[in-house]
Amino acid sequence: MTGQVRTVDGRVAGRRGQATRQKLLDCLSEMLSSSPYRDVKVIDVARRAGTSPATFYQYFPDVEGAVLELAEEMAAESGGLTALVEGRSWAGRAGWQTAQELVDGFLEFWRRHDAILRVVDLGAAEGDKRFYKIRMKVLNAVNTSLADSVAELQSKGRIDKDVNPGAVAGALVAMLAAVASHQKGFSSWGVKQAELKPNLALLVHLGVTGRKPTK
Amino acid sequence: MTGQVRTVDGRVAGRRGQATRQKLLDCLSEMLSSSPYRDVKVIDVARRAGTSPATFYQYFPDVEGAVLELAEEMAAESGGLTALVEGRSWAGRAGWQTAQELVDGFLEFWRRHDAILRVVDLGAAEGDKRFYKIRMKVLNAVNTSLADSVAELQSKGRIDKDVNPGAVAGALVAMLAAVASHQKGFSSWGVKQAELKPNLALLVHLGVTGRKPTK
DNA sequence: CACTTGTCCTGTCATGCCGTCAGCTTACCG
DNA sequence: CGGTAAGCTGACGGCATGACAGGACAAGTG
Repeated sequence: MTGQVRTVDGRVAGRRGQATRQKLLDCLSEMLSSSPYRDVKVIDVARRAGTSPATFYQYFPDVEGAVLELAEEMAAESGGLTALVEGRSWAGRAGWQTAQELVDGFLEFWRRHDAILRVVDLGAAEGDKRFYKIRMKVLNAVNTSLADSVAELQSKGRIDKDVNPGAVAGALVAMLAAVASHQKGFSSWGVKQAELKPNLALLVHLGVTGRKPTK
Repeated sequence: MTGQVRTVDGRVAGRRGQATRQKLLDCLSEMLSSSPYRDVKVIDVARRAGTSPATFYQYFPDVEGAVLELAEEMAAESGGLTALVEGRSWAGRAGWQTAQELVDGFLEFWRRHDAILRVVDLGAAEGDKRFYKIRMKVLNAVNTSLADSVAELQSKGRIDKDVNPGAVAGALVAMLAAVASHQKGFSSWGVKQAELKPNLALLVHLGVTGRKPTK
């Protein structure tokens, strides 16, 4: 129901047009990976795509508009993250495995989309509702399932009543996102990639179940 | 040892010069709070400070240079965060209080400097070593103390040997930073500010000590 | 094959910000 | 009061932005 892809001036884009549009998006994506967001200019993206700035403005209102498009593509993919939590057991050894796979999958997703996620994070932190909504969509893919798991354990009396499942899940997800964004930062604390993951999994397990995992 | 404040062209700045410089920094700080980083222009900052763009370039190489200055001011204040962890007990009720005060103090600090911290975070995530170093300095104020606490408990055999204190502390600090940056995000998950803090404190306590707090 | 039609791209232009310099004003000091 | 250094700005070439009109191109039509 998204309707057809349209140019800024209202025409519907045909096959060739969509191709250029996509090429512009791809090049923008590359630029985001290789240079600071603040320095990404329309003219550079256009040049890299072998076209002119005017063409860019035919498909996007500005750089931010195109970035939003990329972000939405990324958010559409984020649904797959749900599988990392939904229907998984948090009991015993299975619980430890769930935690490990969640951490692994999450970090991998973030690594794959780190450039665009940086920008989304910034936009959201700056209070831009559009970015904020996209960030929400990505995190929700994990968050609601995680909160449900906590709530379920809580209803069985295995977690204190005054724990707020949404808050705990949200904080854990935020932690994963933050660590993923700054993975390099840990190496200068003398923490290696490989060591990081099990420790994150430990924290996730502790947060969700309130207990240490049985390994 | 920092020597005197100098203009870009090498002159030493006198009283008046320093005042203008500071005014520019103040105005830049305001702009960062009120508009997206990408849209902060030299000319706007200069106008707001009642001076000309040329004057701005006398004191800073570019917007980023001035932002770094602001970030360093902020980092200098971050030493106070250490007091939130250093020499605190993690045992029994005192431990619960330590966790709560850490969360409280950390969120407060982040709230007070949110605009500049957003930019520092972005710069660090983009791999800029200067921003990265500043972020490190701020987080280190809490991180090393926290890691020490974990290591100490570990040496007493109260925490598994395969836990990496640096990784756990880093992850917890990253969590606090991320949650602080996106506090508003939680409200749309139906989590209120007041509920958030104790749940964060719980996670911190669990992470550091491996046990639920005694309240 | 010429012609038409609608899509697609770009040359060009006015506007505005960037970053620099020469030169003017202001403050300080002997 | 004159000299010197600090402080500020007008002005300029250069580049990005964003709008438009018109040219290029593919596909269908007689």
